[in-house]
Amino acid sequence: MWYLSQINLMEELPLEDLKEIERMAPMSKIPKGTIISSPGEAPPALYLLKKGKVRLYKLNREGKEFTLGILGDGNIFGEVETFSTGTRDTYVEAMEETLLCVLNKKDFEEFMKERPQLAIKLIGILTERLREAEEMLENLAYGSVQKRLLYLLSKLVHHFGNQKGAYWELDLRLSHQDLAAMIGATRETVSATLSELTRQGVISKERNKRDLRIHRKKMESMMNEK
DNA sequence: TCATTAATGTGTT
DNA sequence: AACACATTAATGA
Repeated sequence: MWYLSQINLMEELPLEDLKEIERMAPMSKIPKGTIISSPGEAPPALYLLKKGKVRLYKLNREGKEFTLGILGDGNIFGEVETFSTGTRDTYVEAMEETLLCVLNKKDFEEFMKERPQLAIKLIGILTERLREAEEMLENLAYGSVQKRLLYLLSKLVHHFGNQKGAYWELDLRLSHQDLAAMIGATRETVSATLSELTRQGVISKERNKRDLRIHRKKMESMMNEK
């Protein structure tokens, strides 16, 4: 129940409503690597991600995965005809052990009817995502690869990073290919740009460690320049 | 641990 | 940015 109250959409609900949701959509534990949702099968549902991380991706014509984005604790996603939260034609994979609730379309819509304020809240969440998407588009259209990459890292870091002194620590397991796909660059350019940023001391990576450390001030100042 | 595959680094066009 | 190729890391039997 505590986890439910951590979900953005649900945080202001009274306890009795949380119990109601728990009854309709019991929490399930999803092992790392599980495909939660894939195109083709279309059980319209809303997912409440309580804890963990999921990766949204598509497949290109060669069958390679193309990462669209990452969602973390407290996010909602899924395909409910009433309000698309955007997973049609995309795969959703658990990047780590994840706790989530699955709410079917009927239950979700019933619940929304009872709770107009929830619908308003949902609009707010979708609006925020749209705003971020527009910001990303503008950035993709006009920025250099370095600027786009820094922008992406800043987004990831704000959602998933931990502040450690003058640095952000990011423990995402994204390949350079994934990062490249998200900013519309090639894998090689992303590798080269990351190396360059490492030389400049903006980011650093400990050997044999997946965590990426990003100097906060340097990142911000570099985003404003180039 | 070792062998195989995946990811990454870099020079050239 | 695309390509080729070298090097290094990750995986799993």
